[in-house]
Amino acid sequence: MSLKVHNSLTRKKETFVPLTPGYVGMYVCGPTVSGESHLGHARPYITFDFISRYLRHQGYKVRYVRNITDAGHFEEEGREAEDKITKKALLEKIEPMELVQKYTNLFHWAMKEFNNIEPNIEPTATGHIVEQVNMIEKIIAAGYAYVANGSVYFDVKKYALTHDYGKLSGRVIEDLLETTRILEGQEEKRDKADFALWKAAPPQHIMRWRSPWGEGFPGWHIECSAMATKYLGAEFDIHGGGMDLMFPHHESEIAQSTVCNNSTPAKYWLHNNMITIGGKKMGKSYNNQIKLTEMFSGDHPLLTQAFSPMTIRFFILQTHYRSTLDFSSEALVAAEKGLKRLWEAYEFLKKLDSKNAVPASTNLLDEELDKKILNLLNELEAFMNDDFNTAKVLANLFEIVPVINSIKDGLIKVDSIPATTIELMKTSFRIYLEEILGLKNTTENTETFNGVMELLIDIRKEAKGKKDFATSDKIRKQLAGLGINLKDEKTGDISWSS
RNA sequence: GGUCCUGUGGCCGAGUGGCUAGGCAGAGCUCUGCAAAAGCUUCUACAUCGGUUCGAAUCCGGUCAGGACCUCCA
Repeated sequence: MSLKVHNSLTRKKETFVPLTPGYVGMYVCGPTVSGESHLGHARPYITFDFISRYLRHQGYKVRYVRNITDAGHFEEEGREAEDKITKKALLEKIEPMELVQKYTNLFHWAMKEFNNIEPNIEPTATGHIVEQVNMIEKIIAAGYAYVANGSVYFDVKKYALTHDYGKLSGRVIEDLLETTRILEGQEEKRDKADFALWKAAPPQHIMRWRSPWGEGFPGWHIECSAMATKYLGAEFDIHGGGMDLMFPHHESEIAQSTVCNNSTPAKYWLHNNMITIGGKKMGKSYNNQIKLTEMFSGDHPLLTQAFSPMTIRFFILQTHYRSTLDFSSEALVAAEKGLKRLWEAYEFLKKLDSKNAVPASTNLLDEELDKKILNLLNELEAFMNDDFNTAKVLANLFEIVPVINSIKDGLIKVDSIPATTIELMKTSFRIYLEEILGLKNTTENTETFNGVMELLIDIRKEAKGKKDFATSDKIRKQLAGLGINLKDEKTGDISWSS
């Protein structure tokens, strides 16, 4: 069974064949660290995290490159040469690099909270000015860029004569050239469709670098092309990012790299869809973002409570990555409850001892149930191979939850399922939930704490045995006040969760 | 205006020709000192109008509604 991915370039699902057998080079557009990440930003990084996890699980050696945009591109291209980062730094009265550091740290913290594995290389735009300048020089030499007043622009019209500018985003070049939209400061450009490779910095601009064309700063698209080329080569396997980056960002990347390297940079272009809120994209345009810090703290008018990073991760995993996902506090609450149920079943499954089960007595075996479980588990890989259908993976795992809970309650005897199947359940849950989907237990308790809990549970058990319900209820009630819930299991055991 | 996408039950969402998606919420039952869980059963679907087909949520066309991109955007 082979992996199929939806390639935005062809708008089709294609069998994934890496350029070099066994190796995958993947570039994902990272954040612009001029401000705090919001919920919408969580999606691509979680998406490409489980994609990289799955590729590794399939045995590929993955080099995952994700940049940090710390050079800042134009607030609105064509107007004043205004750098997002410089502007914000002035506002916060700090050094631009201080600002960049602050938000980079915050971003890294959030990624860790989401249990995202760090990329193998996380290059910064400011650290690759030389590479960008070199690339721009190559493009000028090839005749596809021109200099105007210390800025350099890519000549889209010329490129389009011999190349398909718009092949990724489905843009029609004639429409782009004929667009009627008028922006100020466009006089330098020969055509409205042209985009900046290098922008001359006005005197007050703080972030500036020397270049053959004078002091300035790089255009937005060139950094990704330069860094992807440097670390993954002229051609690599996967380029990822949000759908909103398809045009102009990725389209322009293709043009730049094609001119420089004589090849289309990435073989497969993968794009995640947006998180919406009330049906509208969460983002700057609607000013409807909810910051990740607000999500985690619950400190936002639209939130009825705080949501843990794992709840958000699970919420995102429940939807296919190419579908929009509509946010609401209600939907998050549902995700939180679902995850809790799934995870508690998994925790019990982990502890389940199948070794003592008698495997031989076939008359005890529930063959139908066994078959059902095996079938559900076997489908998991096919789902992931079908363009990473995490929603279906979770649905199947959920179907096994009642089986696990029934074993827990003694409604299904452990030995009615072959020990091999139990073991397979254990490994499958571990591999899919933890290794591939990247979910983890949110509360890590210390041994001391667990010991204290055990003691309390013992005391409560004794009290219950003596029908001293006053004591047993007191323990349960006070723990509940601390956010710890005790549950009397059917087997007589007492379990707890926080 | 151009290009493209979507419309599934109270909510979030899988699903592209015939088979219960799943989660959350609701109802009933069981278990239970109480509680919480859990198990079992169950109610609300496929925007709309036509067409193709033995058969359509799924394919085709019209209509309506929403959205994305075209400007920074994950």
